[in-house]
Amino acid sequence: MSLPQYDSRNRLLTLLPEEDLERLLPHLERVTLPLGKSLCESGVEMDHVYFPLDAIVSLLCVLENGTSAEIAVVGNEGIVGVSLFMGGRTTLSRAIVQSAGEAYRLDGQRLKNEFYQAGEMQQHLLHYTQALMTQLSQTAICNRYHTLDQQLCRWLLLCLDRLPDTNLAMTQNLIADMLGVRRSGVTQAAGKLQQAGLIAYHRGQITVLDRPGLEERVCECYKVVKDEYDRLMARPVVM
Amino acid sequence: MSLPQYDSRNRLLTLLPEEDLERLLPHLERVTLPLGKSLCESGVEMDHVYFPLDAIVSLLCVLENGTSAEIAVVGNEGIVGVSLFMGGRTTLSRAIVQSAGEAYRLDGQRLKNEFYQAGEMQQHLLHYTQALMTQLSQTAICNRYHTLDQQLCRWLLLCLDRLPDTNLAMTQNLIADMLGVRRSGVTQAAGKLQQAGLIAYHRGQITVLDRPGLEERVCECYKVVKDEYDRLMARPVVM
DNA sequence: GAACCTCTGTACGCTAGCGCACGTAATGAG
DNA sequence: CTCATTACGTGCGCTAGCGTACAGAGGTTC
Repeated sequence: MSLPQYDSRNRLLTLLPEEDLERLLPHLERVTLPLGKSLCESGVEMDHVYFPLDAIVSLLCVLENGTSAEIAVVGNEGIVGVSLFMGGRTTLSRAIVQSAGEAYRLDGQRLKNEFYQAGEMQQHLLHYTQALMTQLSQTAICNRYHTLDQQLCRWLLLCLDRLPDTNLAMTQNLIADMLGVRRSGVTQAAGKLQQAGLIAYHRGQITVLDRPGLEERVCECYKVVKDEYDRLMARPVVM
Repeated sequence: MSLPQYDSRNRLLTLLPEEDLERLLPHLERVTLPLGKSLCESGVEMDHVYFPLDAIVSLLCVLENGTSAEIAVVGNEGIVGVSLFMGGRTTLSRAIVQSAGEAYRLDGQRLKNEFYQAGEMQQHLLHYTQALMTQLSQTAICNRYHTLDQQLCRWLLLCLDRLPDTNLAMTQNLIADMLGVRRSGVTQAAGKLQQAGLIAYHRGQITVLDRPGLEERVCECYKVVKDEYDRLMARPVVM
């Protein structure tokens, strides 16, 4: 596909037939998402959806006392704002930019129109949503059973899959907030990985040195979710 | 609505316009779901969906080592088998009957046809799915932050909402499996509730004596999810 | 260069829940 | 009535992670 000025890094968009994409393209607005930006707040209707290109967005569930934890990650494989076409208009989760980068922004109403034409776009969006549900489920069980060490590996790999290189710009504080644990817990877990030579940590910059090593230590949740994304987001769509 | 022989206890079905329901009704097969019956296994395509009437079905996420934990509950408010219309054909979760009872069974292909007519049925199914996603998310964060005592209260209330009376037929062993904790952990938590006079436990029979008391002890997760279900499954549908 | 802030390392007591094991009471089958 | 089974109560040592606190190291500001 060689459309003018089209950045094809978003997997969900590239699944679209060329004609659908061409129709959509003029309305895709390229935006830069800075770290920490909120794309969606609990109970507030979104007026746009986002297709990340190299940005990573965390979906967070927030408790009354203000604490929160990540329930899913969205990167260049997906879309932020499923509640729009699911019809609920709002959702209880927050969407926060966890790794700054680029994204395509699309008007919510336009997405809905596209969705309700019941074409391939609808299929892909529904498939993606099902994959997202798998991620939510696996996060739940991972929270119940797996150690912080394993979860950290999972989280690093999730990010790695959605980034162009092996450099993650995130402080331990941020990671702790995402995982819903203490910052010093992350320090300890990251310390082990660093001692094992898998990562190098330096003031908010993590460099992954040995990805296979991480994959050895991670809990099964990582691969389970990844495989399910690959299965559900493979072409072609069979009805 | 007074259709012949129609059991109107399933909220999702009752949301349908009368004409849609009449079309569906001849194909709704009433079935009895015994305790422990599996309605869906990980990775296996379902050929039917189920609309519980007074049965309760647990959606479980299963790990490689065989342990599992509940990620959501489906009762008379919903449908078992969303992966069918979401298009993924299979899902990674198991669906196990947690409380025996009745349900309507519908052929999967017929449901898909109904869904792809893009009428109210589709809207309701999507809304329900979004509510289910909220339940998944809240389960994840509840697993992370809340105590077993709170989770037990949540679980009892979830069941209570989906049952006709205040009697739950479930052993502590079963509850432990659902919550993904030790059996003796449930014994202790239930012991506290019993001492407080909120429930009476006797060999697999729980009687809830003081529902408001449970609601005082439960974590916020219960109400958050319940309210979201009510919001998303209220008539009328606004596009 | 000095003051300040941010990020990371480390330590310590504490608690919820785990794994395991054993005892006991209720129930049902023969 | 007897016996096996199921369900529940209890105890004990153990560990991961919590809450908190403090210190040092790397940047930044003026």
